[in-house]
Amino acid sequence: MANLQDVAKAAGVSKTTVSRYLNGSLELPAKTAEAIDAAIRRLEYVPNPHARRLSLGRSDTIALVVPDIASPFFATFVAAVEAEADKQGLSLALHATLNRPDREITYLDRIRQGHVDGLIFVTNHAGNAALAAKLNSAGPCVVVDEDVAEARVPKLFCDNEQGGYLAGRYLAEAGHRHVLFIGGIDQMISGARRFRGFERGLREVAGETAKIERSCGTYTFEAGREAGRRFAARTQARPTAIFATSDELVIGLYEALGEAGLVVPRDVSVMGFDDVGPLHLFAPAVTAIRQPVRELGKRALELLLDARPVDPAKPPAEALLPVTLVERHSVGPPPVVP
Amino acid sequence: MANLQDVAKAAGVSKTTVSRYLNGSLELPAKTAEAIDAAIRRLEYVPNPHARRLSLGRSDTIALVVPDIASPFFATFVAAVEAEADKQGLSLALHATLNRPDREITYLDRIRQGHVDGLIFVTNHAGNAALAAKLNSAGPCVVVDEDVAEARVPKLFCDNEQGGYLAGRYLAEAGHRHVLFIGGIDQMISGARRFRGFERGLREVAGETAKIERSCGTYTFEAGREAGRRFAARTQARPTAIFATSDELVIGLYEALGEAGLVVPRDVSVMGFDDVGPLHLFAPAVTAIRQPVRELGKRALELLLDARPVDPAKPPAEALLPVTLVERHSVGPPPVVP
DNA sequence: CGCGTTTACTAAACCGGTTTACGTGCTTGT
DNA sequence: ACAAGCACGTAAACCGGTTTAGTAAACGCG
Repeated sequence: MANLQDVAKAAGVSKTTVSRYLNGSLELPAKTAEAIDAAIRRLEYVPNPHARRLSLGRSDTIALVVPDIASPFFATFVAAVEAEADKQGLSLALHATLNRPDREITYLDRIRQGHVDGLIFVTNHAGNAALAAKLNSAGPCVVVDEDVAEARVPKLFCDNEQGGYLAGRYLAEAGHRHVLFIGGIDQMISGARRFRGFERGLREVAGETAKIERSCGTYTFEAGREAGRRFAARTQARPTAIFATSDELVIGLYEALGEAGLVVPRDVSVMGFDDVGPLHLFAPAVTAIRQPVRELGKRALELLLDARPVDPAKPPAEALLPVTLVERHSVGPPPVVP
Repeated sequence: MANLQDVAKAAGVSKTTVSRYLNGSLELPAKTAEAIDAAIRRLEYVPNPHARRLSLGRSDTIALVVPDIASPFFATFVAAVEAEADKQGLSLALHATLNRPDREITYLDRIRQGHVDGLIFVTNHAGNAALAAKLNSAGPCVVVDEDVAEARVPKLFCDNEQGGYLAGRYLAEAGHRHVLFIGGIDQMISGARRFRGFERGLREVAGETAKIERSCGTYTFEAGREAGRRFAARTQARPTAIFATSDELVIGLYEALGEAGLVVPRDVSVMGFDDVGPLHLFAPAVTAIRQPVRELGKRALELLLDARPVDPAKPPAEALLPVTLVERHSVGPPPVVP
């Protein structure tokens, strides 16, 4: 394969000239320029990106670390980031952690080693100090969707509190006074915020006597199924509505409720969160809080690129994207107690 | 940041020694080895990957080109490839073409320029000669899921013909004699194979008088909605069953049928293809041909790594993965004609 | 003692770009 | 006629590894 030297020789100039001509730091008379162009075409020259990167000290690549690519939420997020990266002429190196903290650390080390120019980091479990320390020393980096408390980097979230609030009000307005919240453990800031908003919204309408139960766990199908099974097994004083705070939880929950012969919303009302999957086709279509996932991806990259010159004095930017309530058919009045 | 030279100086040896020691091409007495280890720890040395890649001429990165990452089918596929790549210590550069042929060409050019060590290429539309030519000169490369006819590279598909066959037989056995096939245009080999199998399966049970209609188009929600609306608008001699050959088509179709007030499977039976999304939660749960998508991803990478020494004499390997029929509740007997 | 072998290591070239700092040779102004 | 200035470039260092082809010193052995 032809290199810069070959082109230079073929065009009768030095490789400095070719290099500088190609990246615009040198004006050349038409004749010389054409000779170089011709040589490039004839030799089918393409610059070697590895040499380029070594020389320039950057890779025009950013890394994206997410818990799981197959999940619709993250898949959509990744798609949005990729689209934006492509627009900026950047490549995307994709890594899935599958929620294993050791993997997160490994990837962060790789980033620091200069593999990439920047990092968009998404985790799915409670952050810890070790992780935060790595993030702080990882170079240009943003944290998205789930907070890592001690990380001093730009952050981008959906307005989880507002989402919880909307759901709480909505269920209370539908008449529910005893509800079940299924969601992440309290150490997960997104989960805590959703719960806090939910409680606030519910109590604002239903008052202090309203009863909120909470089932903690991961945002997985299995956790949804579990919670659904436990719910279905109860025979008395059962909540009349469930707020399942991710698409996966809703799907698992629907499965379990269906298996147990419970009909939504006749026997129990259900609200979802995320609304990325085709929740409108479920039986019945799921009323849910929708996260603007594509926007999240787009903004994540913008934030990363903007954040390049990090000012250690002032705290990094933290952006909040609005959520919306999508009304469908999975919420009704509470069933009449027999 | 410390480099090899710094480490060498600190350990009192030459950088050759450090380099060779680190990659195992040199045995050192314990004392020297320890001096080097200590220097590395003290300076927090990590090798510069760009220099490494330039020197070695490889990047330990493979590129994955898919039409759209957000679609559950490709998302799952990407997840499977990423998992396998990680196992092999390879990075993954992800690119979405969004079905734009110019993008496909652009990415293939980048690959050829040495960006990556290998390429897994997935397209979603009929291939053409220009694309095939690029693939043939792109270096190590495999084509997955949808064929690119003239490309002489290893290929990996699901057994589309068998999938069509299973669906055809199944609908015929349920009593259907007039069916609608919604799927890719005939130039798409996957679509053509599914149709051929479908026809064969149906006729094997229902005989030559069975009537098959075909609605060609892309594998998109919109195409599914369109086909569904056209179907619903017909008042007489309407097919009694529909075979929608992708998850997206099924979803769009379900939407349109629901809007038109048609009930599945009372008014019309539906079969799907892919079965990656949560089709079991739709109303009613969709009977579908399931593609082994994760297996497809895993095998794609294996095939790529195996194929490294390409032998120009014999034709490249072509693997076919089996599909299965997942029976649910969207197929019933044909409605009685009023 | 002298010669071959092993041990322990290294100088320098190489990968293929980018960049700094410095010529040439020709025109122009005075 | 001579310096200044411009147009048109270039030599060589640099990025940070890997690798080839050695060398110097110690050691074993007849």
